[in-house]
Amino acid sequence: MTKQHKYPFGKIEKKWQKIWEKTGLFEAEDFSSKPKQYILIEFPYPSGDGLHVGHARSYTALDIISRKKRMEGYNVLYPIGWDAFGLPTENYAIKKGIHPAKVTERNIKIFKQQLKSLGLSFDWSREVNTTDPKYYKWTQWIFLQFFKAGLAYQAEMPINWCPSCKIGLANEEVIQGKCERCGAETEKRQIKQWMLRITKYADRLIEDLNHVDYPDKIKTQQINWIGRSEGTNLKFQIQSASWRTKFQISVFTTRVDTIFGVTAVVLAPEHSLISNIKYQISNWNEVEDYIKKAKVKSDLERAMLSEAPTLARGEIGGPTASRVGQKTGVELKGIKIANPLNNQEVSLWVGDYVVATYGGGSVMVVPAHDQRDFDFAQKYNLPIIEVIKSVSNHRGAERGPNGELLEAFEEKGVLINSGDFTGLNSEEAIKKITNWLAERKIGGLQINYKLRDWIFSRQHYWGEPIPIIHCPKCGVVAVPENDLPVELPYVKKYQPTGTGESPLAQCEDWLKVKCPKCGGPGRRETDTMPNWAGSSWYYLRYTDPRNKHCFADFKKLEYWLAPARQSPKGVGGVDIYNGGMEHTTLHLLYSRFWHKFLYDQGLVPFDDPYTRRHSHCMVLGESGEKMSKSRGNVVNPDEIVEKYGADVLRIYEMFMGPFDQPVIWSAKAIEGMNRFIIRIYNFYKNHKFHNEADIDKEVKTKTHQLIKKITEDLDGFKFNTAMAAFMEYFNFVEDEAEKFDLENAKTFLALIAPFMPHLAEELWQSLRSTANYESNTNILITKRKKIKIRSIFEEKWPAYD
RNA sequence: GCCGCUGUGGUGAAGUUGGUAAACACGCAGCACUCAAAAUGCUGUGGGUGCGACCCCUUGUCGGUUCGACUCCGACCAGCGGCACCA
Repeated sequence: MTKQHKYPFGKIEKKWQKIWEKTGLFEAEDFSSKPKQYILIEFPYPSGDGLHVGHARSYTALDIISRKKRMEGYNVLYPIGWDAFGLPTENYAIKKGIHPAKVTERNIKIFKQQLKSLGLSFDWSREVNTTDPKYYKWTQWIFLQFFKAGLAYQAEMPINWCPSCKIGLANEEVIQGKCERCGAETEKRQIKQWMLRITKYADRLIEDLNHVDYPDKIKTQQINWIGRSEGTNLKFQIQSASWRTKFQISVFTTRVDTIFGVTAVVLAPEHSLISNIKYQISNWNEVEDYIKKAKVKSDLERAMLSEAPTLARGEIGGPTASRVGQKTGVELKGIKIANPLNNQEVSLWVGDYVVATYGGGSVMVVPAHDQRDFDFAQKYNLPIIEVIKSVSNHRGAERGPNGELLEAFEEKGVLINSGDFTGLNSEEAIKKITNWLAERKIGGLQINYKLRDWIFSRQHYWGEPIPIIHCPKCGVVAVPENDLPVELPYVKKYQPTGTGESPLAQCEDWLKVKCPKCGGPGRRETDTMPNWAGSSWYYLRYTDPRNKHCFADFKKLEYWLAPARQSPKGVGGVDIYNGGMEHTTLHLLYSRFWHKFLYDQGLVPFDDPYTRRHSHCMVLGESGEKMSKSRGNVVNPDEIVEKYGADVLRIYEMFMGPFDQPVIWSAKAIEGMNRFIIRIYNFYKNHKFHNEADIDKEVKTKTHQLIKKITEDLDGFKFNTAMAAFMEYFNFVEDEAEKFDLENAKTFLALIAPFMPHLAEELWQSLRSTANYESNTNILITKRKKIKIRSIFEEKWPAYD
C-alpha cells in the first residue's frame, strides 16, 4: 500500500504565488528580442458581488495559453486592469451612502485578492484603472481628437426618460421598455447629447472583418448590426390642385424597380416636414392627435403592436400573413404628391411603423410587392398595382378567386405596367431607373446603414467628464490639452438631480470656468462619458501604462501590436482577445471604431485592434439557470479555492465542457478533479524515479502522443479534451508505474504546468535533486537566505516526435 | 419573420478529410479495507433477452447518397442566442 500524503494545497499555492510575484516571472518586457505575444481578457468591472466563477473560467483559459506561450519562448503580455466607471457602482453608492470612489477602491481590493488567489499569471506591474485621473486624462484626450476631427458633435436626441425617477436612462438601463430601477415604463425625451460619428466608419468596420480572425458568428453579428443596404433615393414633389410648394419628400428604397406600383408615401410621426406643411393639411387636428399619441407610445408598446396577429392554424399553404403586425396611420388630407417617374398622383400619410431615423423617415408604399405595404394598403383601402411579374419557373403570390393578390409578391422578376421600363428584369430596371433619376437630379444611388451614431453622453456622476467648455460668446470650446485631465469633482451629492441634468450641474465651483478662447465666463459640460469609453482603448495603455506624455509610446505600440507570425494577412493587433458574446456589437465594435480613428490620426501603427477573437460562454448554476443572488445559486470561487485549492478550481473549470459553450456548475463533478490532483501529488511523492530514459518504448510513445494532443488542443482552445487526455495518460502511468522514468515524469509536469501551475511547480522543484539544471536565472532574496529558482515556466515546452 | 448555434447514456460530455459510438469524468451498483462510516482501491455500468458466450436495437424525426453515416445531402421537429416594421 502506498503512503497517502495530505496534499497541502494552501501552503504550496501561497508559496509559489509569492515567489512568482517577487521574481517578476510574469512581467512582460518591452522590446525583448523574443517574439512577442499579447494575450488579453476583457478587464473586469469590479462589482460588489465579487469575482464570479465565470471570470475564473475565462481568465484561467487564457492564463493556460499565456503560460504555454512563455514556455514556447514568447515574451508574453497578459495584463489586467479595472473597468470601474459606471452605473452599478453609482447605484450601490447611492443606496448605501458611500462615495462611488470608495466603493470602487474597496471592490478592486477584493477582486485583486481573489484574482491573485487563483494563481493567474497577470503582469500586475501594468495594472490600469479607468477611474484613475492619470488614465482618464487620455480617455478625455482621445475624445478631444474626435472633437477636433469633427467626429464628436452635439445633437438633439431622443433618450429614455423614467418619469418616476426623473432621470435619463441609457439603453442598457431600460429592460423591456421599463426602468431598470423602479420598473416604471419609460418614455422618449429629446435631450441635447454628445454623439460620436461611428457611422463614418461603417463600411470599414465591415470591410476590415475580412482581415481579422474572429469566429464567423461574431463577424455576421457585427455585419448585421451595421446593416449596410444599397438602394436608391428619390424625391416626390408635393403638389395639390390649389397650391404648389417647393417641398420635396425624399424616400429610400432597395426596390426602385417597383416604382410604378407606388400608391402612397408614409412619413414617420417625427418627420420635420409635417409641421412645415400643417396649414395645407385639411385634417390637421386628426394628424396632430395621431402624432402626439405616437410620441407617448413607449418602445414597449410599439414592439407589442408589431407582434404578429395570431392566425387560425390548419390553413396549409395559405397566405403567410403572420409575418407582419398591425399598422396604423392617418392620411394627410389636402396634400397630394407626384410619382417622379410618371407624375401619377399618390396620397401622403403619417404612420408610426416608419422608423424616423432610417432612410429619411419616409417610405414609399408598393402594396403589390412588399408585405408590410400590402397590409397597410388593405387596412386603408389603398390601390394595389402589380408591376413585377414572376419569371416562369417561380411560383407567384397567392391569389383569390378573382385573381386578386392575397399577399405581396416580393421576389424580383420582370417589369410590367412600367412605362418605358416594361419588360426589363428587376436588376436592369434598378440600374436604369436610378440613372434616369440621377440625370434629372431627383434621385440616385444611396447606401443606408442600420447603425446609428453613438450617443456618448450620460447624465450621471460616475463617469469621465466630457472635456468641453460652453462659452456664451465662443460657443462649444475644447478644454486645452494642457488642462487635462478634467477631474471629476469629489462631491457629496452624486444622486440624480431630477431635472434630467447630470449631478455635476449642481457643482457650482467646478462648473464656473474661464473660456479658454476669450477668457470670459464659461461653463463646463456636465455630461459624463458612457462606461464604454475607458474600455475602448485600454489595451493600448497596457503597452505603456505609466506614460505621462502620451496615451502610449508609438514604438511600444509597434512592438506589442506587431503582426505575429501566425496572424492572418500580416494584420497587427492584440494576438488573442477573449471576451463575451454580449460585447460583440458594443465594446468590440466601439473599440474597433476608436482604433480605426486613432489609426487615421497616425497615433497607432495598425488599423484593427485585435488579430484574433475568442469568446467564452456563461457558467450557469446547478439548476441550469444563470447564477444570481436572488436564485441563491451563486458559487463563490473563494470557497472553492479554500476547500480544494486553486489548481482544482482551474482544471475543473476547464474540464466542465467546451470552452465556447455554456456550462453548468456541479459541486459533485469537481470532486473528480480533486481526486486527480491528489493522485498526481501522491504518485510523485511516493514513486522512485529511475533515470534510464528510453527503457520503455510504450511509455515514451504515449508521452509523445500526449505532447501532440495537448499542444494541438491548446491551439484550438479545447481545454476539456486536453484534461481528458491528461487523465487517460495518468491512468496508464499508474497501471504501469515501474516503467515511468524521470524523463517522462518531467515531461508530464511540463505539460500540466499551464493547467495546474502550483502543483507542477512544487513537484518540479522537488525533482531537482535528480535533475540537471543549467543556470539559474531568477534569484529571490528573502530575509533568511538566497533561493535560486529556475521555474518550470522557464523550461521549454516539450516537442513531440 | 430573419441570421447564427445546438440536439449523442441517469448526468457533463468525447468522436466530423465518412471506418469498432459513448473516450474522460460525475453518479449509481457490487466487492475489499473498517466494529461502523468517511476516504481509498478493485469490478461493473447505453437499452433489450439471457446464468452465459452470443444476438438484436441505439447519436431529435423522416428520407437520400454510400460497401459503410453522429459525421455528407434534403425536409421537418425541439431548444438556445442575436436582430427585429430598417423599406
